[in-house]
Amino acid sequence: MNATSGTLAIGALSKRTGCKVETIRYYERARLLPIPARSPGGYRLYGSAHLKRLTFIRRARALGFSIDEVRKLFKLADERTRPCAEVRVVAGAHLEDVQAKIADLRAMERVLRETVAQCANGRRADCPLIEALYREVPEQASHQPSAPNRRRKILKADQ
Amino acid sequence: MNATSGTLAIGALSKRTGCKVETIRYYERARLLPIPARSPGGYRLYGSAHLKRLTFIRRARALGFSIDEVRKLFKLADERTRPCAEVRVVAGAHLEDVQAKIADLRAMERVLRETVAQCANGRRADCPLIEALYREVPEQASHQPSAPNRRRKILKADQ
DNA sequence: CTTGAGTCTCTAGTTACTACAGACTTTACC
DNA sequence: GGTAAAGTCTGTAGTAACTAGAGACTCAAG
Repeated sequence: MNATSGTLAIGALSKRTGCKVETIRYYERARLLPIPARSPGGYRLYGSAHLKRLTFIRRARALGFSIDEVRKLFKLADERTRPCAEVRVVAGAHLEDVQAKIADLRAMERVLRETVAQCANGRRADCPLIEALYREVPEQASHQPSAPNRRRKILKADQ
Repeated sequence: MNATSGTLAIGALSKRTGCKVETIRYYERARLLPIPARSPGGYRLYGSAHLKRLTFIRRARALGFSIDEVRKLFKLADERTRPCAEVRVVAGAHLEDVQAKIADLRAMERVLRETVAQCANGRRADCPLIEALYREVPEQASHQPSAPNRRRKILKADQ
């Protein structure tokens, strides 16, 4: 639409960024994207600032930052005074999270692979995988979250 | 409570399995745990079958199986005819998912580590991490989900 | 018999979206 | 200019896997 000036309708912005229309509106509600101008008929009109900001969001999300972390990063990016150190803190914490998740997943992978392998050549009625699942839950508690860390909800039935 | 016979109140079952009381009730609503008997006053009373089943659930969840996959595994475990092969299919698909997640996370980790490292010794106002986030989103699309695979919601802002 | 811990149901919150329904706006074509 | 198709609007509700709270009730111990 509106080819004049740099304004984009939401669909065009969607195509440029690969971000779904509903998701863009969601980001607006979530206060990640600033409220755009509107056409006389009420359509959202985005400028290049929105494009840049949405690109940032997409990229950060692709790197696994949560919405809340993205908000933090924006704050740090917007106030242009010495962001580097503080950004490094946020990103460093996230990096540790990612590494912890990798470790967890690798442990899972190992158990799965071993059990599936035992399964593979078995032909009897008692499946080693099923048997394994019926065994006591390993405590595995001693795996201190690398920081006073609130996240990590995905992988663990922890606690 | 009720020390006679093998029955456990929900709190006792919770302690035995390390699964929160609310989660146990949630599993009942989700039809993962069979509906237990009740005391005259309406308290849930669990037997050893419930204990075993809940142990199974916890263990499978700890290995990253979804609730729905756990349901499938139960089905296969319950009908005791040649489960091994079919179980292997379910577990194998899950294993592939886990491996794909690991690959994604490792890619994230690499980018994060590199950028944070650049950050670390920087002292100027333009933070390399922030700059990196403002760059175009890499397409990275060509990463076919190893199966007609519906899951994989966590890591990607895919599509 | 009272007290306090345990349990009950029901509802709503979380995260990051996604998917409608039903109405309205814009654009494209004739 | 008129009409049809495509785009967009708001609002609500759904997803996964729990978690948290309110307010009422039960149970076991002293």
